[in-house]
Amino acid sequence: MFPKLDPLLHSELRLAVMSILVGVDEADFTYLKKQTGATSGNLSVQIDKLLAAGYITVEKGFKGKMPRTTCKITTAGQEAFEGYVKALKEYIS
Amino acid sequence: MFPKLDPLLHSELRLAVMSILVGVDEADFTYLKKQTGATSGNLSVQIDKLLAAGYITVEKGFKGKMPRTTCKITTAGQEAFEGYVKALKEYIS
DNA sequence: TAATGTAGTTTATATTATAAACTTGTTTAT
DNA sequence: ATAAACAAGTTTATAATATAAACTACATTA
Repeated sequence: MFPKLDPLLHSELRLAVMSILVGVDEADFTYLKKQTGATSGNLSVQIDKLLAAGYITVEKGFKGKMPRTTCKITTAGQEAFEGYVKALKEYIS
Repeated sequence: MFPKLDPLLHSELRLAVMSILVGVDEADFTYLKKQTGATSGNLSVQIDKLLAAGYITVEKGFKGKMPRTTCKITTAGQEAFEGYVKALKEYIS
């Protein structure tokens, strides 16, 4: 009756990050931090988890002299997000 | 931008329980266990948390000689559930 | 009356989320 | 030049959570 909710997405911050990433081509660490209001540490950890799951890619470069981390959702990430939304609707509707 | 998700409801099992309870007048422990597929221990703990939050009431009685625990959603619980659904939609739509 | 089943609760453990502290380097003020 | 403040993160420690395993109390069946 109630489908399992992907624990990787059933997390406030990771869900917010994915929610942002599905809507844009890419987003950097600083942008994600501002939009989510998360602390750097928390964001860093959650990005790692999404990366490890293959839901996003992470590229490290420089913007001028400053380090810059850019995140992008993968196809697997998009599918997982859609699946999560679908599952969730069984609970809330 | 992203509203806070009530941590009491942002839990797979508690959400399933609340999801059931919003749709019915009342439900007993055994029914909730069957519908959610949860273990007794987990269900017992999560019911306690919903009770402590004032989201449900719990009545203990007997059905014949067997103990019977009946759960019912409260007004506060209904409101919290609605609020949670509303907040969640900011993330998934 | 011994074994099995029902309806839970309590407690222990494993996982998670989160913040605090730290690192590395840059920019600004003195 | 160098000290102070800032930027962009990472690592580590702690607190909270979810979950299952073990247990209790009683009922039913063999």
